Amino acid sequence: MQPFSYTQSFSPARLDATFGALADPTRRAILARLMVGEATVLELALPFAMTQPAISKHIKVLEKVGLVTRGRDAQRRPVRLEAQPMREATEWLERYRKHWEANFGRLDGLLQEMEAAPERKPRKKMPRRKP
Amino acid sequence: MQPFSYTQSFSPARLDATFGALADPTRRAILARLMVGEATVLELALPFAMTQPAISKHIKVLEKVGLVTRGRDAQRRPVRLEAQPMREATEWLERYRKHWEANFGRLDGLLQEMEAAPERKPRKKMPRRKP
DNA sequence: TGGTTGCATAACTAAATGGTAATATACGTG
DNA sequence: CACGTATATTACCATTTAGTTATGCAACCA
Repeated sequence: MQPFSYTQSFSPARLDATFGALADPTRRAILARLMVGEATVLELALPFAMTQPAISKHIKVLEKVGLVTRGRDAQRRPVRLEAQPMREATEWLERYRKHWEANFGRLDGLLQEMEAAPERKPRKKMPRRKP
Repeated sequence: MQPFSYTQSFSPARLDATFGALADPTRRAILARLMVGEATVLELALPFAMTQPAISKHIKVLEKVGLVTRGRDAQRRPVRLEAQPMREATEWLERYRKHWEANFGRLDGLLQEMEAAPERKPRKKMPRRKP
């Protein structure tokens, strides 16, 4: 899609589009469904209280971001997942999360340690506050 | 609405809002700036070609999602980061990324290794993507 | 006290988004 | 060919979003 830089500088427009695509529950549900395998438009539309063109639109959004690609099987246009844009978004988030958990950890850091492996000591002190 | 409930350990509305908040480059830049430390509204507004009320609006969006909180220092309302919503979004993404890299990895997985390694291999032909 | 600073709120606009119904197109089959 | 099926496209509508200008207001300061 794009030359990956070692310094992991992501195109803002691409992140806009990816996060925007993920900001809709119907589209996230479509992605969830696609994790179990390709599906046609009608198959994707079935669970939703929504018309087929609406689903086609959602698919087009996902396709434009590159989260899905489409095949051809006679009249059908099967949809399948693609990993790359999701990975970019994940890396962006990961970087921020790590960075500010390191800096602002405190209670939030404790919560995360509880659900992950307890490799670090819990923190105690709250950072400065201006009342 | 959300037929595949095994994916829904997070509140859809919250994910909508979080991803939606991240889908704007100004807001992401604000978050980036806040990683250095808390800042006032005017400090945040300064680098942007945008009026102060516009920045206030962006802050309100971030605040509503819980990505930032606000303090009080005389007339100033300092803004600072909060980690929790970002973590939810990251976890959602991570789950998907892992799942379908396991299923669809192959070439995509190779690309990721190339990115992670200091040395980069010369490019190979990429058969399944089209521009 | 009155002025200035820091921010919020209101009212408005343009553009993007998410949906609809109706129609068009592409493909396989009888 | 004609027909059904799967999907895309078009035209339209309502709502949301991202910005603006103008104004309000609380808190500090001379």
